[in-house]
Amino acid sequence: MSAAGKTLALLSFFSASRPEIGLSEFCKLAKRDKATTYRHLQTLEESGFIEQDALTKRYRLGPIVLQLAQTREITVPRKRGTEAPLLALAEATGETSHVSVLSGTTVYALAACESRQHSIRAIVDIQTFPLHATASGLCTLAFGPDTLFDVAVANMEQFTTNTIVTQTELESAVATVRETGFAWSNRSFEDDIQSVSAPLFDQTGAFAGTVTVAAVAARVAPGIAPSIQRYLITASRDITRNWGGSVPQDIEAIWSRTLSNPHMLERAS
Amino acid sequence: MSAAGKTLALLSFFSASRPEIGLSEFCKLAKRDKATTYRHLQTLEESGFIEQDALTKRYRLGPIVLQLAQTREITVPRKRGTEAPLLALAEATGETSHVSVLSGTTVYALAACESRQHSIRAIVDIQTFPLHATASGLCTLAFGPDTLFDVAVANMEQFTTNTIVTQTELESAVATVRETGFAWSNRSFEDDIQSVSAPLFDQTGAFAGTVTVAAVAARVAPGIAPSIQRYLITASRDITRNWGGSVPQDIEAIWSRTLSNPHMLERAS
DNA sequence: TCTTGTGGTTCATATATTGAACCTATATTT
DNA sequence: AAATATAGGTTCAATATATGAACCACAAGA
Repeated sequence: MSAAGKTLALLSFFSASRPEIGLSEFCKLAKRDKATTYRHLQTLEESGFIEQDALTKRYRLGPIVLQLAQTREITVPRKRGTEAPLLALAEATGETSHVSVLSGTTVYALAACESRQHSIRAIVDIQTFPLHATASGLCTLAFGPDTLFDVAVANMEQFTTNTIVTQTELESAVATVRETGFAWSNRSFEDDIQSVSAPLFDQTGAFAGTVTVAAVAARVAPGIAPSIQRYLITASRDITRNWGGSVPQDIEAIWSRTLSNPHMLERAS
Repeated sequence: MSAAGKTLALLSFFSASRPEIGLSEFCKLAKRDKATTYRHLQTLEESGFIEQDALTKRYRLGPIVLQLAQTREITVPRKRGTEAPLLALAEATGETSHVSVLSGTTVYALAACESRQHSIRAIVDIQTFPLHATASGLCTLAFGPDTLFDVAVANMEQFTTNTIVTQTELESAVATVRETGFAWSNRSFEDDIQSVSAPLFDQTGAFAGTVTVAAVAARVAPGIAPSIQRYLITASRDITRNWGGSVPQDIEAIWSRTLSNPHMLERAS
């Protein structure tokens, strides 16, 4: 990786749960030398991407990222288009809902909405979703560019005992997603979380992302699937419409078949 | 500058009025080699900071900046604290209002609000404000860290025929700002724009940024200054409060003196 | 006092960055 | 249809730049 790439990679260690990071912590996280890391941080600070707390010496994201986000929103105002449907989805299901977008070969988290219904709920605090281990990832593999499959196979890290680890299993899982129109993940990325995803499309009719319900596994009662899927379909249609597109006819047909066929529902979950 | 710094610098060329940029355009803007620029763009794309339009081959900001902005907002939710006061200021004055923040030695635009009162109005489409040529910059020099003055003197680019170009003039201008509590700029950065700034403070009582009214110069009638300044004082108090601070007593005293002294108002504008 | 943990710095070494020249494709002009 | 211009993208030798072991300074605990 280029020096610039390593420098930029440091930024991805910031998150809502880790908003401030010190030099030593960065070294551990990035598994890199202290001097190198320090210089990278200096570069980021000079560019305004991070700023250092004068007292604690810890680093946090700088104001320039707000500028960039504003410009991005003006250019591709997708996030705004997810807000209302995501809120509705979270309210209807009582579970955390989130939207991911595909850029290059990476599935990025774009927006999330937590339901206030339960005090225990899923928290979406990750920036990228592994293709093989998450509902969002599987959904992207099924409906996104075919070239992604090789990328997925090349990065099959095992996160839990339920994570898919062989190419054959992955092929089978993706096939099921294509057949049902929904992607399921059952404790395959994080313990105690079960997710369901549906695809989203842009104005060109191309796959553009996923909308997902992430539920606390203990709460997922048998037979709840059709209800969640119906809400997901609504959310997918709404977000896709807000992005200037519409759900392709073949996807609508698959959803319709899945919902009218209890056998397929069982397979999917 | 380090390679990583040059790479990051490319991102600052994106703005609301230039949301998509091609390779050749980047070369001209950054005054750098095509091969180098291309590799830098590749690095940015790999890191998710930009994405390339499949058809036009032009680059635009990627979704990762939305993530970073969200984390920044959670860490330092300053932008939100400016929204209501800025709207009120824009409504009251009928002119574009904006807020800048100081990070390191750079004055960054944080938020802007355009009044709908006039069809011709100032557009704030810059990311950083030159210290010597803008009301925000002069206000920062007057109330921010003293070390900034040398930085300002070292970067006295002439933008218009009204731009301050000598150290003596700059010293005098900053002194006036300190005496009056407001910074004025009259066509010194952009033709036809006159701005007035007031300082903002954070929870530690330290200078943290500026709030500014940017008016179309033709519309700035003589004698309108006291009215704008009164609205600016309100906005400064409100934003400072939202940031967890309060306007220092000495600044309040200076404002009070300025408003009750017509002679000083004339000097300031 | 000694240890362990921060953040920050130095300098010889080695590796990653650079840019002129190149290729390819697509418009536009002659 | 050939010529020209402009776009995005690629190559490789030269060299400028990044690297990390070892270093310092300081603070908190044992």
